[in-house]
Amino acid sequence: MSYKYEYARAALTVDCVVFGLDEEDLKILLIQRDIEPFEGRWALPGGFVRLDETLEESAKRELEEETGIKKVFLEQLYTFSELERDPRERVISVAYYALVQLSNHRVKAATDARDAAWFSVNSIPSLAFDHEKILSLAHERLRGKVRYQPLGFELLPTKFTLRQLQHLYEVILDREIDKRNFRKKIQAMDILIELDEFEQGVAHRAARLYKFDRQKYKRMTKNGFNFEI
Amino acid sequence: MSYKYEYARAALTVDCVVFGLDEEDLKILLIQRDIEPFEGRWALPGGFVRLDETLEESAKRELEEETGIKKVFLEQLYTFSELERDPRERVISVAYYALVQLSNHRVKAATDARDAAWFSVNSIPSLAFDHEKILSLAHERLRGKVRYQPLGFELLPTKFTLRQLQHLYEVILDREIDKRNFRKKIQAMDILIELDEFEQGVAHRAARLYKFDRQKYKRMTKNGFNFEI
DNA sequence: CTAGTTAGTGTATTATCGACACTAACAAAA
DNA sequence: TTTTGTTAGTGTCGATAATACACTAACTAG
Repeated sequence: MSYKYEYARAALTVDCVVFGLDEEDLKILLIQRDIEPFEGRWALPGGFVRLDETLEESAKRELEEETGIKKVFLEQLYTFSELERDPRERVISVAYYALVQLSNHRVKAATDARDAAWFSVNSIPSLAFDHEKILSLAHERLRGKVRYQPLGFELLPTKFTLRQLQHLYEVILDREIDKRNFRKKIQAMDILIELDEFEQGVAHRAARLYKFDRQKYKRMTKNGFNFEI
Repeated sequence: MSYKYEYARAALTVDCVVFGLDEEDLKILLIQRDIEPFEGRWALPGGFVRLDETLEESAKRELEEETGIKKVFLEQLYTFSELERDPRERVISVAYYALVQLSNHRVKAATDARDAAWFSVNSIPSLAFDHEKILSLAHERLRGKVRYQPLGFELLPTKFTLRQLQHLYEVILDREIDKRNFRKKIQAMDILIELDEFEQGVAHRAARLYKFDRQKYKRMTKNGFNFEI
């Protein structure tokens, strides 16, 4: 079966930049290509868009097929259209970035006969296509957006300590933050629920756990409240 | 002549949201469709992407063909992919927004047998396709971005008064700004060149003209300077 | 020369930001 | 059980930035 059109059409793909956070640093998820072009090279998960799905649905599907990840925060990043970005033919790619709780997706078994692995954003191997460019734009966007939108919580488990939250901002913004000032600011925003639970199994004083109060945040933004780190 | 592909492909278009500013308010440029679907309805300028051009080139070409506008500030907005956004077939559209000096593009003659006209963002007619959605996202993006990037200057003539500049922010941000505080803030940024020229032909004291110092702004951003209104 | 209109300027109060250091709690090791 | 090591948790003060606010100067038109 084949499809005919009066004018030439570009192929359309989606690519996903998946961010995760652990105790050391910010990581992204890459897959190893098992077909040409760039066979064996690491690349962003992604693939061709079908006609019966929106771009976002397509990104979610590819992400699940290639890495097993589902139900993630996903947002459109940019559409890349350089003429020579794919050596086979004209391919235009819509990039998305995703934020996941890395602890839930620890070791990613190869789902589709490929390998998948987490890499620190500070030591990314050479990537296929223009994926390094996509990745660097995604990283920039995350850094910019995390300061005025509470995206960060997507990278943390539901219950987290203030230390984890601060660490998140330190890693993403790549600078140290004063502990007292940070806690002052967060508490002033009043968007966390203080739990009567504490972290477990640590060899020192256990820190209190908190939850992000999504409801309250939504209500507050309607009244012109401004989240800002 | 026709083109065959193994899998079905969506058609790809670009659409442009062109902003201009005059003495009253913020305006956008619309064209009247002369073919089905939505014949006679107002719509964003745009059209099909060719295989030998990037999306940005495509947006620039369509803009010139349909409205005569060239050499504008142009930035990608978002890619729209709802399944039913075009009644004919599956069409995915990459939206751009453009900022132009309205005074240079006053009355837009119909270039392509269509009519083109400026509309106040506060009184937009019913638009074709999902163009109202695109427009409203563009407006939101402009409002957000103008506060921390000096986009506004793209909407003003090269030489402008501080009153014009303030008016720009008042119109886009939709709130009044204190004259003295505004001037204090702008002068503290030190990104304007004070000219020895004054506005002409006004029935009151003439205001001094200024130019945006693009060079200096670039140098400053490299050193971590933060533009913020 | 008078009326009308906008340009251009400073200060005082309030809110926000940023630097900074100690005690409390707990687990592990001695 | 005592000591050691590690992180949790908390407040103040000075500097800086944000805001509110009103008058005189300059020019044109009638």
